[in-house]
Amino acid sequence: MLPKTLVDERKTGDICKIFQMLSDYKRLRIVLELIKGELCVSELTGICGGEQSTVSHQLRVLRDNKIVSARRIGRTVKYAIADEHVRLIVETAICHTSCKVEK
Amino acid sequence: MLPKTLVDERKTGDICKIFQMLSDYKRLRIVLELIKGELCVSELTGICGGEQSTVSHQLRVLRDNKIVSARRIGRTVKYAIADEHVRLIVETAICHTSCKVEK
DNA sequence: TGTACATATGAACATATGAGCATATGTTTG
DNA sequence: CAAACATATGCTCATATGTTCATATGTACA
Repeated sequence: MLPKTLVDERKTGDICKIFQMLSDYKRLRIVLELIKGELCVSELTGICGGEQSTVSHQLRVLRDNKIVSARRIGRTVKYAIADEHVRLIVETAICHTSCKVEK
Repeated sequence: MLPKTLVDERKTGDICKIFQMLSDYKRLRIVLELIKGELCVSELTGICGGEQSTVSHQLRVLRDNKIVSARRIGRTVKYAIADEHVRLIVETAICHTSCKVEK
């Protein structure tokens, strides 16, 4: 349960930033795929669709915000989830919306 | 743990929408306050700052997306969290970012 | 070293988003 | 019913965001 005290401003900002990272559909798709396992740019592009540059741009945003990490292997770059909080938040979101009933 | 199967498109969209709702700082502040308990517009304005109309606009967005519910009591309108998934997601986010160490 | 492949980046553009002002609507009370 | 109060809404503006195209960078290998 949440404490009655105010969540401090800095922390609210941090959390907000995480939500912001997950608030774009394509970016969320990328994160969802990476939660399943490490993938390179071309694989992600194949799965998520769109231009390679678009995926790359999104990955940059995710990297800048420490959501994912990148490691080069030869000419490919493997991306992976870097922030375990994010993983947990996304998993929580997924596991707790499945019970929504279709009308 | 997340299943290896793809999360379906509709669900991804739903989750994305929730993250989108939480991705704005002021809106997140409002949600955080409402998680603590029901509040009316003027109370929220007092706590979160900014114009009354701005808060009202954000509440409208949250209402439209079923994140919060509103009930009129006389001339005031009390807002409350309507989506328990959202409550859980936010609480998860808060509880799991507290351990971040300051540099 | 030159060519092909994988990824990243810069720039331009279109669109989405949030803020605030002015004002409308709804509600109570004298 | 008029005035005061609480909230909602329409509109406009400034800014943020995401996409694409063109191209640069980095890497492997003949």
